[in-house]
Amino acid sequence: MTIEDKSYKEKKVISIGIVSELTGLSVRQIRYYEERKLISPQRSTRGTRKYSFSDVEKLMEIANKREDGVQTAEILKDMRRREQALKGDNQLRNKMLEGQLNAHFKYRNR
Amino acid sequence: MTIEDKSYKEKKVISIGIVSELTGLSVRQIRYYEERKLISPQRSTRGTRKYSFSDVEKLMEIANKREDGVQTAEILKDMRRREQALKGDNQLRNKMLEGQLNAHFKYRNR
DNA sequence: CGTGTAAGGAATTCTGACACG
DNA sequence: CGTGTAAGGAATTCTGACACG
Repeated sequence: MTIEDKSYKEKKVISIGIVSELTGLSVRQIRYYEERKLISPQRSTRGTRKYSFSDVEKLMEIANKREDGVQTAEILKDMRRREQALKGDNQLRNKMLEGQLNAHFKYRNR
Repeated sequence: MTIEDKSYKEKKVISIGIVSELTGLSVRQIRYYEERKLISPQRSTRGTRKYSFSDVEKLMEIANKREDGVQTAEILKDMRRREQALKGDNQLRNKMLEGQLNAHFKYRNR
């Protein structure tokens, strides 16, 4: 995925009505999930909410979990956990790369 | 670019106001370029225009040409020409692939 | 030709609140 | 807790038209 493609996915340009159509969620539900910190749309100058494709996908996941009876507080925890896991992975990955780099220089310098 | 990334770029989800902000063009100009067949937004159920990121980029190119004094009719011709050229390229490419394939089987079958 | 603008109507979006459960 | 709804106001969008050049 190039930087440009990513910008399409992350750029906040979709109004709440379209998001509602795309996700099947009511406008009320979408606003409520924001209140519960599950999503963070951007605000336009005039104050209207703008969402990215990424937000839309997140909302679809939320919808699935809600259908399974998972509460928003639980969903939020899951999201935070997943972020932590990702962070941990990256730390591990960095450690390993560091190790390789060190080994490399060890051999080169003797 | 994966199929998914492409769908982000082509999906018509942006309202004309946002497109105006993104391109710097007035709403009037954007509607006029549609009248001149330079772009084709999708219509929502209610009749409002929906644009893709691809449309936005096209509009920025149009804006550049208009600044150079190029008329919309001319811009339309350029666009058609470019499409034809692309078509020609693909045809040539297909012919070449076909040739390679034929050569391949020739060798295999004797 | 390309773009601005006023006109009138319809649909959207926003917030805070009450309702129900 | 999660969602629907009526309320009132503000901003958007749409079309057809007139203006200017």
